[in-house]
Amino acid sequence: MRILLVDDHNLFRNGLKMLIDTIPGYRVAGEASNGKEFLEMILKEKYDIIMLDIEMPELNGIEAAKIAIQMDKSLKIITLTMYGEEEYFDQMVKAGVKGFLLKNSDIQEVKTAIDVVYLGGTYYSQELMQNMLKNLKQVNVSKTNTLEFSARESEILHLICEGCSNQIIGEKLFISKRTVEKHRANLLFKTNSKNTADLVIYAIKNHIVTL
Amino acid sequence: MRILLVDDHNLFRNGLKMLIDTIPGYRVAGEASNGKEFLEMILKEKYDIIMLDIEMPELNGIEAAKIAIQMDKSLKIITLTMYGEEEYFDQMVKAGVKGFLLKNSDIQEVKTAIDVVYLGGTYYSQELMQNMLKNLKQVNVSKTNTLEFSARESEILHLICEGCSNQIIGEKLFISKRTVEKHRANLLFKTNSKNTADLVIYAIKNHIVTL
DNA sequence: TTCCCTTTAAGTATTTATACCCATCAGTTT
DNA sequence: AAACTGATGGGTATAAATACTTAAAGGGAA
Repeated sequence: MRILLVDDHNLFRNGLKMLIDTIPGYRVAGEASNGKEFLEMILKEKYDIIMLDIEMPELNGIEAAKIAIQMDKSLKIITLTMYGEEEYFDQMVKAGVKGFLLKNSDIQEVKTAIDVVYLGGTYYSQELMQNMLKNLKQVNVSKTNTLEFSARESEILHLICEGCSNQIIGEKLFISKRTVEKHRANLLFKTNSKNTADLVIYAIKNHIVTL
Repeated sequence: MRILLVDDHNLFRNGLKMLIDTIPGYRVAGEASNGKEFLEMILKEKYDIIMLDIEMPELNGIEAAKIAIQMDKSLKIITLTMYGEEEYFDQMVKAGVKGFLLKNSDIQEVKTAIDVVYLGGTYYSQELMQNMLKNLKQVNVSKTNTLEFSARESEILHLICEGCSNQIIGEKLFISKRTVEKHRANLLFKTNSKNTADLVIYAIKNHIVTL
């Protein structure tokens, strides 16, 4: 079993690696410390299971998962989450993530989750599900308030928030400036924004980009 | 060396325990998953070093450290922190914490910190200090180099972040659109931004506007 | 008072962004 | 097979933002 760990905290990653490596037949075959690194790594090599953190610099787990699964639907991703990140649950499930584990789990539960997901199933932390049922109302609110972006749109939204003009974005993505304009118009429409400032604020409020 | 780990995430705690236990002469002699548990444990038993997380349920690391050190000033506590928690640094130092480590550290740095603190010194993560100095510099620059905004500029920056165009801003403030353009150009220059997106990000990062 | 800075505003030009229209192509879904 | 969606990009047009210039009025400081 070859596992890829994606988390920005070295200590956590190294610790989890030791825990996993002690299980016979399970091996951490790769590590990444943010979403971008993760995407690069899965392009180069295949992994049986990916354990993915949510909050990370550069590119967060949600966006990374969306892009990754769009590239390869057979990816088996288990999300690692902390209390208070339940709001991302539905986004991740929609993206095609196969498991959801609290960082509060013990190594036995991690092993169970890996096994289940490896065999093609899904595993959602018991504790997390109970917690979510408590906060069901909040989840519903955030469901209606969060929009779906295509991978391309997310990509462009990020670049906009980095201060890139349509021209520059086009050059970076090897597409026409006109296409960028079109995507941008769609973003404005979807987010109900009048202009760039509105759009940037939206992206930050909805945790689509990180400061 | 008997170490007490305090962190609410089982996986992180277990992982760090494994990492520490592999160092000859170092042993995790106790674990607690929140501030209250931690306080109970140090009443019952003595530990050489305490590694303390900040964000925890029941009682967080800051409050717990204050209480603990008030009870026993000889306690040797090293705080474990994530990026973005630098704001707690001075509170923790004031409370009497002896070390500050990023969860991004490697096990070698953890060992160094433990050694230094055990011998009666203090250890503050290099990376953390650099990060704090950067923020300090920014504050200083903004104070000394007149990177402050005039009242009018602030007013206009706020309206920009609400998605207003120059035209609209002019109408709201009863001034010419051209004047707004001028202020806006000054804002771009002062903040070293290329465009609106840049400017909005700057405003949010520097807490000039609130979301 | 003189000097500096802010605020005000206009001239001129270029670059970007926004708003519609349209079409093609590749996938997916139904 | 037909319908739908996302990504691509062209046409045309206007609105908005950016760049660089000048300049006048008023307040506060040296």
